[in-house]
Amino acid sequence: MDDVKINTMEEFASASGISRPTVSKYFNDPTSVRRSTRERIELALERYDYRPNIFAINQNRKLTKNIGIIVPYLADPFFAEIARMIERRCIDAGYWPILFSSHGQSDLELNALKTLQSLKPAGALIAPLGAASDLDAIGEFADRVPTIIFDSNQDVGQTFVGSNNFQSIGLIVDYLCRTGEPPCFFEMPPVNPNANKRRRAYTEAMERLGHRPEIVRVEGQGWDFENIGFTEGKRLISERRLPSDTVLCSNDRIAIGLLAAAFDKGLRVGRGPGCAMRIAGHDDHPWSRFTCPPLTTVSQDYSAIVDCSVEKLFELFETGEREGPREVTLFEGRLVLRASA
Amino acid sequence: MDDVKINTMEEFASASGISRPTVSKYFNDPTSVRRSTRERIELALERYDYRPNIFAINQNRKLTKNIGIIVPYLADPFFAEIARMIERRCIDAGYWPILFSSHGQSDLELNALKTLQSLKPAGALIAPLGAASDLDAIGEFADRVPTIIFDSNQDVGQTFVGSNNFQSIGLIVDYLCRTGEPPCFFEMPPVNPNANKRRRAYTEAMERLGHRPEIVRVEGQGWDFENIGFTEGKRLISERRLPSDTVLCSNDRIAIGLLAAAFDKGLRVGRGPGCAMRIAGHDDHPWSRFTCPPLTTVSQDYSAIVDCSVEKLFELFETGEREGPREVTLFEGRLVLRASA
DNA sequence: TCGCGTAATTTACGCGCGTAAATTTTTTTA
DNA sequence: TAAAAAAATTTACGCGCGTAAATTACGCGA
Repeated sequence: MDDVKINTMEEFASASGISRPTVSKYFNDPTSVRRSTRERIELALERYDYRPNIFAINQNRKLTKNIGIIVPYLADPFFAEIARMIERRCIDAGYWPILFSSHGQSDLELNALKTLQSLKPAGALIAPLGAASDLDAIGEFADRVPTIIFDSNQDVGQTFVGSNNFQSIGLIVDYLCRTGEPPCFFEMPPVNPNANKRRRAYTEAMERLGHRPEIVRVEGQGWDFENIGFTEGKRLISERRLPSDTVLCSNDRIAIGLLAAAFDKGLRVGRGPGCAMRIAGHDDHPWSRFTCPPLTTVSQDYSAIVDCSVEKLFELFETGEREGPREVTLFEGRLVLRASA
Repeated sequence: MDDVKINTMEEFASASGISRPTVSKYFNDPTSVRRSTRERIELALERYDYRPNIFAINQNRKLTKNIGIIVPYLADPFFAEIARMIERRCIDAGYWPILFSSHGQSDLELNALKTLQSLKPAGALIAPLGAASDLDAIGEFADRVPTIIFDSNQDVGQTFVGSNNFQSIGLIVDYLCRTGEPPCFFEMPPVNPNANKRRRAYTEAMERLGHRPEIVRVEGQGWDFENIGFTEGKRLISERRLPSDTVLCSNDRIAIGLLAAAFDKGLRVGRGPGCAMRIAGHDDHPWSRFTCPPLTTVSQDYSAIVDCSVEKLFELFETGEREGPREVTLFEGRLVLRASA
């Protein structure tokens, strides 16, 4: 690699013996120039390690290669994992992912939205906070920028990709009823539509099977789920207010807190003899394999959700379609049997 | 808010009755204009919701307000939490944090470095991958951009902020020896200097106390620590190859895997009677409170590390100093006693 | 060899803003 | 109230690249 510092495309063009507009074409799409030209440019690229100035590029393009990703809570491994997979897909497709986390706060979500907008993104993938979201703001954003909403099905945007809570909750309620005492339902704070959907799915499934639904409402709010499962769980166990010894938690993080609470209270969890209660979750979080006992749960199909979201976004780019009814794609959960229930 | 769409600073300036250069000054530093002027601008800002074009701004500034943050593995709650705190600090100080995760892969780290460089950042906070890092690349980067290295003390950059592994490991080795059988040491894969430092710190502490150090080496590599702790743990327990019933793990994520392995093998973990083994970790990960039993560990001082890193970076901005010896700041750990050991 | 279509070049303009210099206006100080 | 200082304005240029239009060079088949 030469020591000569190449700073502008002008310099790089003359160093490689190609005109600047052609070099510019190359960077926009390497296949758009003749093969011999491409090779000459790539040869020069190895020698000089030049990179076009991102700001100058994006200033002049009406549309950038930026793709915004907004997740509600990055400290949640579920979203960390999803974000990681989406980033990979975008990079591989030649786009530039930019990750924002709302950290559970609506002002940060709004801020991410505005910042993103000024980045003139080609598209965005947004998992809304949910109840705390400014839906109008997200809606306006989605009107201007091709946007896929995922995970939390707020009624905004033209495309949603997520899980079929009714199917997945039905699956695990069936299983729990079939193998022991019908479960009660340990709610998560109503931060998003998934919370409500799962509760209703539970109720329907129980009634379908001829059991009385029992819902345990919860005091805490926010995204600190393990802590809510833990503190509320301890209280409920102490006061013997759990309506059933089988508890289906609205998500795995609640379940992890509840497992800790049961341990704290000396209750053995599992489905064998000598176990005082069964605990099940929902999501198949990355940690669920490593709880004690390992958590029985329903998996969300991470890669299907990611693949589909990204593909739908790319479709939006090509068709440019913004009309028609709202499109909703739901993936089914899969029962993950482990030792906790 | 008016419906008139303001797209350029020129338009905004004439709409607010101020000249464009003055408006530009305002956006660079609101306190640099007369108060009455500031108020007029802010009034107009409310009416028109104008935001300067980021790309145009950054193209012309020799230095931007961007601050790059590179962490090795965002799915690790430790780094997710650190990143969250750093982002907050930067935003509050009027900077624009941009988060990259290397996802455990050196090519991604290199890519983040290059991308970041083309963003002309004012500074960067980097937690290197460690052994897999391209140290020359990080070094060259740090020569050009004010850079703080944190968490993983590679010998690059002029400033490092992290934990004092010798103090913290010493602390917990002391405790474990004082209260029961001296611990063996369950290594993490040698992904970074912390791995080696902690091993050596363990050896020193044991020898100081007159015990024979016993190190359990591990097959796995990469950042999938829970899984390594789990699979290796199961194997070691089955083959009765653990040199001691007290195990100090190189970090909490390993310990979480080992806890699961012990559970799987029917061993009760804790310090009470009837317990077959004690397990301790290091870091006080966000989940460690919720394991069964809750994990005894040494905390890293998250907020001290974050505060110090960000402050040192801002100092670098002001002094512009790049000379002198490498500066290393280490924070001490604190013993966190829970039930597992 | 000619003629054609494709690819590359030349030329030129504009994006939205930072910023410098010179000038004018406003505020502060004496 | 005048002079000095501070702030705002006017004017003008440049950042590095996208991109359009017109022109020229190239590759290929018959």
